[in-house]
Amino acid sequence: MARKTPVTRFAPSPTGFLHIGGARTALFNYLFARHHGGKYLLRIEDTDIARSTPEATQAIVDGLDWLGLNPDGDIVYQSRNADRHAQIAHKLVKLGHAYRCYLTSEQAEDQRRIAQNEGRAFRSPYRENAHPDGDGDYVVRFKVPDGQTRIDDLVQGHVSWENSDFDDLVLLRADGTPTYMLAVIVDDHDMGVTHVIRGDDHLINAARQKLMIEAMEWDVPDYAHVPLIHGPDGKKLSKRHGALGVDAYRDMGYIAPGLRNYLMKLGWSHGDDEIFSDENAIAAFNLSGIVKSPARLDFDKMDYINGQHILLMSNEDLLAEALPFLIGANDRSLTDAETVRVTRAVDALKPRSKTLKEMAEQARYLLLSRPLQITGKTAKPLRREGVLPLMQALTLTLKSLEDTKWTADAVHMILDRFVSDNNIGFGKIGQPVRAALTAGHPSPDLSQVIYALGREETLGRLEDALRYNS
RNA sequence: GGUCCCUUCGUCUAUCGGUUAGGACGCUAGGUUUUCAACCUGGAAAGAGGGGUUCGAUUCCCCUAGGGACUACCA
Repeated sequence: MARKTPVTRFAPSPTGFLHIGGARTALFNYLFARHHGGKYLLRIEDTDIARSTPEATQAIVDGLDWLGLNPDGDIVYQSRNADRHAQIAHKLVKLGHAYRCYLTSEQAEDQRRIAQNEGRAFRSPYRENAHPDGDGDYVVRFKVPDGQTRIDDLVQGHVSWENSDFDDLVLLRADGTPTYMLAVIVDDHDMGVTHVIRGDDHLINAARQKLMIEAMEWDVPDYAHVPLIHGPDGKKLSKRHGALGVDAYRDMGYIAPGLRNYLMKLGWSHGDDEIFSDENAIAAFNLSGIVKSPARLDFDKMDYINGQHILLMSNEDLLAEALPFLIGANDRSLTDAETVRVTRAVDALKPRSKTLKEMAEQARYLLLSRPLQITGKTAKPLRREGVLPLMQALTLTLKSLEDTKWTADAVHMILDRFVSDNNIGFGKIGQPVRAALTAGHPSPDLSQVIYALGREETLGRLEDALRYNS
């Protein structure tokens, strides 16, 4: 069969947020489509009206948007195709591949239990009863044919089943609405989906669906069933450890490129490559790199990869994304002066921030209000013998540096000269000055600190320290 | 219970019958050093168990064990 341009789809059910596993499935669909210059579509599987909510749909769309996985074309809402689904169900009946079953759900339940006890699949007594135009409610059931079904899965390999193990599943409910199993094959067909990339939990469904697709004499798509993601403890993902919405990861300070990279690497590999830009990801991605076994979430590695992407980000973009975190840590918006400080500090902030949250912590020293509260161990260097006069002298020296010449390099030279002129080790002056300027909060190289703080704030903090410690 | 899937360092993984079983995170020793990071160098760390097939198995097959999915008029 000639293969057209690939069309993939991500098909979540809107019963909750976009969780991490769904995000990865979406990512794989996106990457595969982009790699082959195909299309990546989004379909909301809301055939179960009772459990579907518009809020959940919105959360999914927002999550994808944040992750940079916006679908091509319009979103397909499965519920809107109900008539079409029903039409196909009735056609299947007409073709003899499905039948009306007048069993009540209780009766069906009993039959199923009996079948299960006998170790066989459920079969309705109405299965061979052509078209009993009886009164009362009926469901439309698929008539599973004899034989075997084999799926040549692009990830899981060849898998086959005895058809006799499959129940005659419901296509149309008693109220005439379609079930998932029917809706999927109809919509995939109508949307022109060529590659179904989804969670491993659907592997058996692929076989069932293939039977239905063949009954309709439609093209069977290629399948790629991706193993599920487990929690750090190897157990099924639960809310306690990672089964959160992608918005939760955003709030933890992960950036979209970082999370995308981590998710892509979870269960997929490309030699020894670890860090991928979006372009590289698209160029490198292939289904054959997907691993067959489930993977555990590892927050240490997620942090590391996220940190690598923070390093790669432009200062402007980084600052824009970090701003909410800076404000959050500060509990108020930044003044213009503080914004300048943070802007000057980004380069130094980058290597010590694995997440934006961490970045806000690392930027803390820039946003302290004068006079700084310097206490305990931190204050110790300020009380050392002969420190104050030295600091006084350094303050004077710094004062002579004009605001326009206030750069990290200039400051660095001043510090160097100061140390050699006074014939002291750097620690002697560095420690107390750092204490005076940062109150013990994490901070980079001192000349960076002094540069970022700016002339006015630096001198102010130094003078505060001189005043309060003399 | 039934059907199906999975199993290499703690974690993510490479290997597509012959390797000192490689890389990454984490851990650890050291270097750098001005706090915190970053960075550089080194180290410890793995083929679930048992049978086969083969000159040779991590790799192929079977069994066992462990994990997981499905088993709805949910998706």
